[in-house]
Amino acid sequence: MSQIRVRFAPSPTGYLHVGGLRTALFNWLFARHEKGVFVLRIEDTDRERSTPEAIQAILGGMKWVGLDWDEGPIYQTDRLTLYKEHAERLLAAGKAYLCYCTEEELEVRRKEALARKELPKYDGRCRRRSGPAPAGISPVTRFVTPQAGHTIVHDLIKGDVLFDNTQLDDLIIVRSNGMPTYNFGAVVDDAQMKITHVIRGDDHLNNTPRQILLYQALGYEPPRFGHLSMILGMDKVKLSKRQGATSVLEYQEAGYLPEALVNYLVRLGWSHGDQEVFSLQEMIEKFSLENITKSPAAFDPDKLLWLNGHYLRHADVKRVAELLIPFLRMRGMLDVEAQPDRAWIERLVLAFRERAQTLVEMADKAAPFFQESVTMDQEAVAKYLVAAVRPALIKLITALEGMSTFEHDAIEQRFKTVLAETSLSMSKLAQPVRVALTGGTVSPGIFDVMVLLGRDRTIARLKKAIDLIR
RNA sequence: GGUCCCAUCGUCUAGCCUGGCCUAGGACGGUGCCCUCUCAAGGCAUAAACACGGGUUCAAAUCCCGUUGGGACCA
Repeated sequence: MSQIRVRFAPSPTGYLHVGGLRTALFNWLFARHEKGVFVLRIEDTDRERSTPEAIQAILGGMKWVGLDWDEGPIYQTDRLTLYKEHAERLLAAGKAYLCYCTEEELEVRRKEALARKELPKYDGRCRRRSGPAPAGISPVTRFVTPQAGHTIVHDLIKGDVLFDNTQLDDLIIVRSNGMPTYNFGAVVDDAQMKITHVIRGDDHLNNTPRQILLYQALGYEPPRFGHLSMILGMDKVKLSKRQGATSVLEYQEAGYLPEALVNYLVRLGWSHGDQEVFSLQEMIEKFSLENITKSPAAFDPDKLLWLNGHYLRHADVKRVAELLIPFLRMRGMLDVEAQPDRAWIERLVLAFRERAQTLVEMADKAAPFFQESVTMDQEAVAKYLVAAVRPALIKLITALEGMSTFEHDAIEQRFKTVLAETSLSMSKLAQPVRVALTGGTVSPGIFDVMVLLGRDRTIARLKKAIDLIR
């Protein structure tokens, strides 16, 4: 077989959502696996609802996760003459006709048909029309759909699906404003672009017999089709805004790593045995259409979170530090102007990456390390900053004051000496110190906390804590 | 309403095509234990599913039919 060509063809009428991204991902993986070509086409013929912002969101979202395209973006609005030529070809061949029926007329007839318990499809009136065209009406163009036989879709995922042609009516291919309809534009473009495999959401499965008929009328060989089941929300209905972010770039803002989102999405409807974690390379190697599931999948934010935590822990520390910086700046924790101390931020990442599932969570948890003085959790103060630990805290301060370098192991040594001298257990002293240094009872290892804070801030906070002991 | 798609733990899924290896496997989440300076991370263990009803067969999660439920498209 000749080279595989696939495309992702979103309408820029809203942000790129996770369902769309998964479709793009599967197309991309298939293309890369087969050493084929991945085309990006923007279906922007709905001029009222298409926006430049949405186009940017689509391109930005795909770039963020690393789905690069080989051709495009190709905009349908740049190709209007192409659709016009094809429509005229069908018109000239008697395979399409102009229809002057108005919306109102169609609505009336639809209701009548329903009342007679018939299919409310277009009755084909203008197909038989003769005589001069009615004045003052800009017509739509309709495709002459066969009214007998059936059309079979050999779907790569769903298997053979049979449609009765009598169910189909003469669909509109060009609107009265001259714009091609979805079905027509997609067919003309896929044929022109020599797309070999159309992999898309199964919301288009019902459109497919019409499209096949159009390919045939136009004299083109139809591509192979594969229809992906939808992604649902946890409540099993269509994924919506209520169930958390649905826009791809919102995940970036929420502190997710692109590889986590992609890894999560690839497992929604596809599997490779028991494997859960895949690098992009592994996905490309192992991807195949046969392993795509037919049933719809619910989007589980918890599993995504777990994967994100996994990638946060395993990603290169330098990279995570770079990614974290904007989040720190956004919170005013880092001066926007100043050059951050990267070595220090990397230490911070090392201390927190096992304790955070997103960059946002990491930034929030790191807050005590950016403040001059911490806000104390009063309950923790009452419980841990008690008279009994006062002598130990004083000893600790003295011990730390004598240090010229301030590193983990050396601090630990001095800390243990204090424990020995005061016969306190590790936890008896560590918790009060933790409260003194961070304001709360939860933090990274206590010596890491001290290193991050530095000697002076550590001592200052310990002194302040002693003043709080009553 | 019509057409089409789908149906394994709460969720993602393996197994289904090519029946027996399935007392149904893995992962997220849950629970318990271990580790431990707190919290995590990590390790170990555990509860949890073949929608239902008929067939076919020596044998069905796996094949066939129906029912029910969910979804999509069209209106």
